[in-house]
Amino acid sequence: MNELIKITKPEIFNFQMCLKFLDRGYAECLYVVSNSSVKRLIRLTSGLALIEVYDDESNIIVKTSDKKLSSLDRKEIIAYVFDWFDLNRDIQAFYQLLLAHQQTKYFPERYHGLRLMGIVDLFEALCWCVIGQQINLTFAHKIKTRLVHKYGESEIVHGKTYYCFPKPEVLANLDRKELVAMQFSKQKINYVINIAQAFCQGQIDKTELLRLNKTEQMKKLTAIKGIGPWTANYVSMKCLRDMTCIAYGDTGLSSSLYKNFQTDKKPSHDVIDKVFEPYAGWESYLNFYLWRSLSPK
DNA sequence: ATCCAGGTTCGGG
DNA sequence: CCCGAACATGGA
Repeated sequence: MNELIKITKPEIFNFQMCLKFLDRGYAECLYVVSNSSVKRLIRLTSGLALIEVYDDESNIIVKTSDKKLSSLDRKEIIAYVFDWFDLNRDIQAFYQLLLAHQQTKYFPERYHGLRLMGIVDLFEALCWCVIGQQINLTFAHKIKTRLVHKYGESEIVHGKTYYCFPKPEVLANLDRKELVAMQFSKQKINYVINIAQAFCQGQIDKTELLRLNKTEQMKKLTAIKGIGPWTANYVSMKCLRDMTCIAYGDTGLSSSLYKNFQTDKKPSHDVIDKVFEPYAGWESYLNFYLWRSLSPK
């Protein structure tokens, strides 16, 4: 018997817009998007659970696979969806800022209700950054899929297999040869294993990081080999949900600034700061929307 | 063929 | 502090 969880939609929220972002053209192995819902396997304290998220007029609806949910399960599922879709945020002020500036005033209409879609799991977020470093995203998805299919937990529902991102414990003790075979570079292998070990040793933990201020978070993250300023900002934006992140040096951000703000093709740190200045407090959202504006429709 | 891709680290000036 | 090189391979 399926159980439905209903979440009232916040203001300025469009489920289809979020779905379109999730399904923007890359072969993603950690969730499955159809034209009206997204399914994904998540970890709860009690074990794995497949959730399907869709909507009606006024609610976001979460359907779970046919196991009986405890109240803790339900609480964790709701927390996950809130985090993933960034539901707990009033973005009206951001939209007003977008409208107030010539270069961004087309965003509220074109992307109305798009939320900053997150990566809830910190380890997954960090590994994804390392995987995506300096290679094209199509290839990045390809090697991520190999990793997830081989080391991630999975569950078969109605004949379809769904996957979770591998746990740090599994990746921390990997034979490097296996990753070479998946076309990871030696450098990426070192970084991934190193990050996995940092998790195993309790050196990083999402809950702990959330207690720190941003400067301390960045320091803690970049202390780990493989995590540079770009990754620290990306993760801070997509996982720790800091609203003031700018992905300096990001090639996508550069080309979006070139396109939307007529900056140089590779704007300097200072120029980027100037562009973002009027949107203070919403840098992460602006950065996200700027990325979004690069995808065709 | 050539250039670049959701960068990071390391060594050297 | 800033700069170039190495990493490593697919896609356009």
